[in-house]
Amino acid sequence: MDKQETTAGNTATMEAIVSLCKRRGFIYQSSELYGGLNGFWDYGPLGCELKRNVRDSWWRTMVRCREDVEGLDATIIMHPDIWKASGHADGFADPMVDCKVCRRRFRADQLCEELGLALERTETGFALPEGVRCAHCGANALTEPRAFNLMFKTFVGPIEEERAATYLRPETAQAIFVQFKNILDTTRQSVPFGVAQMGKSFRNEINPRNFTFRSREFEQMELEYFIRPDEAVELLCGSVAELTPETDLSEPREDWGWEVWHKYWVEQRKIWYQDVGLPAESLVEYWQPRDELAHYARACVDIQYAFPFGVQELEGIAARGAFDLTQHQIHSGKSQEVFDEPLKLAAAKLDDAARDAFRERTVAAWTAQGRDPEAARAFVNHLFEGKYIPHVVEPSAGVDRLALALICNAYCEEKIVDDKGKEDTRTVMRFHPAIAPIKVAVLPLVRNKPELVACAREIFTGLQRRWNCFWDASGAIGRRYRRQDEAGTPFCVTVDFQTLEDGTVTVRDRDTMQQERLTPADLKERLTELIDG
RNA sequence: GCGGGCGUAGUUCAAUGGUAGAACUCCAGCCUUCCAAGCUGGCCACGUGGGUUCGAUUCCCAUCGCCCGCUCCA
Repeated sequence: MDKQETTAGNTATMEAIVSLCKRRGFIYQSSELYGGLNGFWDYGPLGCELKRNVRDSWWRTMVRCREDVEGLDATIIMHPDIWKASGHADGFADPMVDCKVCRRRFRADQLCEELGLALERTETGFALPEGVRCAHCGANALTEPRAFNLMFKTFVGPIEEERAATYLRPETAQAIFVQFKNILDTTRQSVPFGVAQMGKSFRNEINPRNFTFRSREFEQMELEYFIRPDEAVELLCGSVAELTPETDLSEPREDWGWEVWHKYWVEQRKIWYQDVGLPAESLVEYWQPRDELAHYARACVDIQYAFPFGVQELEGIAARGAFDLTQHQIHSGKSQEVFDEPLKLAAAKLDDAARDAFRERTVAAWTAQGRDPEAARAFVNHLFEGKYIPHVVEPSAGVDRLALALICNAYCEEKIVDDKGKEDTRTVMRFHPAIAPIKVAVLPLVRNKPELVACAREIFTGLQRRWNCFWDASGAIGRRYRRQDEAGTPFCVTVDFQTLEDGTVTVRDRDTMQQERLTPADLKERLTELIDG
């Protein structure tokens, strides 16, 4: 198959998936009634259940099942200085120009600077001085400079004035850093520990694409896991555990440095993706090469999924050092250091010679990285007092991206041949039961037998309290099964004439279309095993 | 953002310078003892705004949206 055929085939698949999403109520275009709004999507009845299941699973795994992670639910609108400290406001408010000839984009101020010129301010924005040309092709065909702030701006209070301006958050993570001290003070946690948050974020993406994959309003699930700087680990444990292929990552250990912690979270996250139904072979682990890393990142791994439109990122797991808390310490003027008693005790046990040696080693290491030796000395002196700004490992995932991956992964067209040899296509959403929007459909075999319907109804209301269930009594049973196949309902419970005699019902499996007959007593137990087991 | 393509029921498609048909879906009813069966009836569309024209879903322009390629993605 050549590349074009592949693309065409994948486009066809994606179109079929988008069509099913609308037809069955997973995802609709936002504001469709008014012609739609680029980069915004709504989740319908099935889609919102799917998303809820994804979020619940993440929260359960990351927060409730761990003693070392706390939850947070911060506001979407926060103090605008936060975005200055984080780098979002400055880094993305630069005026940009496009070359109409070679179609490259440049920062207007940088083009001017190279020519020793200055960007001119106008009443409405910026203007290029005479003589500025495209830095790539040299053409004199640049657009007017345009501000490219990818954050959504808004105003706090009813008056639209600059001093009231702020932004909708472009990521949920910053609130975790900003509330770090409060959480530390109110939870009895100590480093290492994490804070998790999920919620909406907003980015004015230049070019929303690929269905919901790149949207302007989207939902994130983020963890900031705070760890000791490696130097603190060394003081405490004598050495920092080296990351090797044999390193046991099943349980955290005290002597882990950032590299092992980082790898640990990559592994944890991969396990979870498989738990929600993405096969291991569909996941790609992409380690960003050094030159691709943001300046504050020490390492970053993308967990990617092979979408029909390409292999794309579901989650980024970054080791960010102490960058974020340091930024907030600088901008807020308030210390973000923690006090680590075991560290202080460990440091106190060292004699002066050992301390000096440690200090010299650290200064040498920092200097080798081009960092300030004075800062290194101050850092070490704080360490000896048990004080440091925690480092952080950040697994940051997109809920919508994962929901889309789960939908793509579940989508399946299957050829089946009936008893009469007639061929038919069955469209099935093979969701893992844990995240399937509807877990069980309850169906009376026929509708015109009141006692049969009544019996099914009773079973339905019984199961409804436990799982999201669906009632369907219309038309022929086959049609109802197929309807549930497209919704991705893993199990259908059918009440038939034998039920009236001995109380047993059938449970039909979505993927195999096989049925088993169970007594009412066994039904709930069996479904629990199938759905929650 | 640039270039190309496309917008007709929920979906997939037709037709037409004189305001649109079908299939499937969906809804109601009948029927139905396990995989989109059958019968009867029903709902539902020319993305939006201009222009040309006696008259535009059809031609033109703009806009919005979707898809593809490039670009971008802190």
